[in-house]
Amino acid sequence: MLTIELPDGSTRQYSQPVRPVDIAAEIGAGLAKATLAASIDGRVVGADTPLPEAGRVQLRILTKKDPEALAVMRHSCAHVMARAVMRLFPDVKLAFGPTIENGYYYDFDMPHKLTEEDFPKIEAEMARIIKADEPFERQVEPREKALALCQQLGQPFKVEHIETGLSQDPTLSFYRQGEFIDLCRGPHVPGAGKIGAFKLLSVAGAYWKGDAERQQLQRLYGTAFFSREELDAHLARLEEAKRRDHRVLGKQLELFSVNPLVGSGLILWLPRGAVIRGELENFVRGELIKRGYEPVYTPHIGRVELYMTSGHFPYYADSQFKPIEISEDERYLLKPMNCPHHIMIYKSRPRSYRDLPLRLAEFGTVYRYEQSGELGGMTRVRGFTQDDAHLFCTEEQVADEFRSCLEMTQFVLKSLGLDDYRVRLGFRDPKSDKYVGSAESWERAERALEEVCRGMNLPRLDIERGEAAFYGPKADFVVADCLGREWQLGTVQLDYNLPGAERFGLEYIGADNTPHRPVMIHRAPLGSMERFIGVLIEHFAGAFPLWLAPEQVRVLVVSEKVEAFGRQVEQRLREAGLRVTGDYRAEKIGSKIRDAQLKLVPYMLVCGAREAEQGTVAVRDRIEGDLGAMPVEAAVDKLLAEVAAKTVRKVVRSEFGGQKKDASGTDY
RNA sequence: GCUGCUGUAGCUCAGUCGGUAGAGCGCGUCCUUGGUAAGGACGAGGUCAAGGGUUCAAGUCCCUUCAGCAGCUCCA
Repeated sequence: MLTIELPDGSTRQYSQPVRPVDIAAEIGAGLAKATLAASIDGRVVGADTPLPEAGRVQLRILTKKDPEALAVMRHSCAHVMARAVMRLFPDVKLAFGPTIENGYYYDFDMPHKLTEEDFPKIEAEMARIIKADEPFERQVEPREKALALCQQLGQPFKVEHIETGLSQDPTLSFYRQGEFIDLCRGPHVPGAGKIGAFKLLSVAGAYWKGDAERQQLQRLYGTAFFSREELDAHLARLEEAKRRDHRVLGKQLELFSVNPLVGSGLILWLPRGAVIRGELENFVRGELIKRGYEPVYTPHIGRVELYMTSGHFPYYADSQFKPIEISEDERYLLKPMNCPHHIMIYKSRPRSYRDLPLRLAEFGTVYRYEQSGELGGMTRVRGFTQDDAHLFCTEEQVADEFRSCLEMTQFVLKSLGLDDYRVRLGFRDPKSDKYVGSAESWERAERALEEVCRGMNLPRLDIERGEAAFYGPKADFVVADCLGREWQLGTVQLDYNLPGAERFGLEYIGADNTPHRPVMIHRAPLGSMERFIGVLIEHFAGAFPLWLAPEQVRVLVVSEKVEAFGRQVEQRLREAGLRVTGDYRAEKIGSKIRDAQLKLVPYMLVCGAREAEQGTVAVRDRIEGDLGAMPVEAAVDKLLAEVAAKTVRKVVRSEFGGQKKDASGTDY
C-alpha cells in the first residue's frame, strides 16, 4: 500500500503501481495536461516515473508555475537543440548539455564551425521539432547494453562517460525523442510541445570535462521560458545589464581607458575616474588610521631573490612579468604582491611583543601577467593597486585581528550600499602540491579561520576547497557583476608560512625574553582599486553617490544674461570644496538639463533672472527633479551635509546569477 | 593560453556584386536669449586596427600580427 501526501495536506492511497501523471489525471484533466514533472520527497522526476509501491511519499505535481519545472523544460529544450543541430550538420558528437542559471547549453564536437549565422536555421528546426510535439521517452538499460547502444550511435563521449564517470552505475537511462536518443539522467517534460519561447544566445569553446589538455568542443548557449513575454523580459534585462556594464559606462562617463600602446590590462585612470578612486582611498585611509594601521610606502620592484624566499617566483613564474635582468646575478621582478616588502619593513629592526600587533598598510600597486583571454575591463587586469595591509601578531591575537579585518571589510562595503555579496572560505585542496607549509600549520590556520567566521554574521558563508592562497587559507568577499560573473573583492588571509623558518624567519621577543614566531594576516577590504571600482560602476549604474561623483554639481544658466551670477555661484561652490562645473552655452535650459541628467550629475543649480535678483538658486536633484529655489548658502549646506554623510540614495541590483550548473536536468 | 566572433570619424553604427567613404550624436562658428530631458544654420573631422598578399582596382577577398567581445582553462 502506497500513501501519497499532496501539498494541500490531503492523502491518497494506492495498491496498484502508479505514476505522478496518473494521479494528476485523477485530480483533473486540466492538471494532467499541465503536468510537466513531479517532485517526490523533494526530488524532481519525470511525470511518468513509477512511484514506490509501498510507504509514504510527499508528491508535488510540477506545472509551469513551479520554478523546478522551468529547469526541467530548459533541459528538454537543450535536447531539442541538440536534435536540431544533428539534423542540420553531419558527424555531430554529443558531450554534456545541462541546464544552467538562466538557460542551458549543449557541447558538441563537429566538423562544421557554428556561428551566430547558423542560429536562425537551428531555431527554425527547433520550432519544427517543438511543433511536432513528440514525447520524451525514458528508457533504462543495463551497462553493457547502454555501452553498446552508445557505440552504435557513434557517440564516443557518451561511451567514455559510461566507462569513467558512471563506472559505478549498474543501469543507465536514455531519453528518446523521435530519431534522437541521448544518454541522460533526466528528467524531461512529457513532450516537446511543452517547451515555450526559446532563443539561442551564443556559441563558445569549452573543453571536454573541463580539461584544457583535452579536446575543445563547441558550446551552444540558449535559454527558454514558458511564455514569449518572460523571454522578452529576460532579453530586455540582458540588454539593460549591457548598458550598465562598467566597460560601456567607463567609456561613456570618461572614467578609465585602456590603450594597446600602453599594454592590455593596464588601466589609464581618466580625471573623472581618478576622482572616484581618490575619494575611496581617502575613505579607506581614514578608517585605517582609526583602526591602528600605520601607512608605509614601498617600491614597485624587488630583487628576484626576495621572491625566491617568499615562494612567489618559483610558484607563479608563469603568471608574472619576466624579470628585469641587469646582469646575471642582478634581476628584479615587478612585484606580484606587497607582502615581501612589508615583511622586510617588519624585519627592519628587532621586534618585541609590545610592538604587536603591527599593522602596515599601503595602497600597493602590483603586476601579474594574466592570460590574454582573461583580461577585460577593470575587473581582470595586469596591473592593479591593492588597498593592502599586513598584520603581524602573536598567536593569541590572531582571532581578534582576523575578526576585526572582517569587520572593517563589512563596514566599508556597507558604507557603499554593497550588501549583495557572499563570503567564501578558501581552504587548500589536500590533493594539490601548490601550497607551502606543513599540513599541521594549514589545519591550524583553517580551524582558526573557520571558527572566527562562524562566530560572525557573514552572508552566505561556505567553504571551497582549492581556493586558498599558496601560503594560507582565506576569507573572500565575492560579488557578482551585471552579467552574473563573480569577482573576488575584499579578502582576509591567514598566513603561518611566510613568517616561518623556511621562508622569512620572522621573530619577536616575547614577555619571556625568548624569540617567538609571529603570525601574518594579509587583508584588503576593497581588494584592488581597479576591480572594486569596476564593480562599483555597475553597482551604481554609473550614478555615484554625491561624495564619490566626479562632477557633483553643475550650474546651469537660463540665459547668457545671468552668466555673471552663474559664475559667482560656481565659484562659491568651488570654495566650499564641491566639484562643480558651469554650463554657459547658448543652449536652452531644457537642453542643458538633459545633458547633465545624461552625465549623471547628482545636482543641478538652475540660475535665471529671478535667482540672480534674489541671490538664490533653483536646485534640481538628478533623482527627484526640481526642488525649488533656495539661498545659495542653503544649497551649499545641503550638498556638504550629503557629502559628509556619504549618503547612498540608489543602487542597481544584479539580476543575474552565475553560469553555474543547476542541480537538476544534468546529463551524465 | 584555447575556440569562435569583431575591429570604419571622439562615440554608436551603415557601407550592396571588389570600382577612390556615409548617418546620428558629440565638437567648432554663427543666429537665437530661453524657466526644468533635445531651438536653428553652417562647418571641421577618416592611413577603414597594423603589416603582407590576390587583383587593372581592396573598407570589402586571403594570410599574419595586435586589440576587443563571449565562453573554456587558469587565477597569489
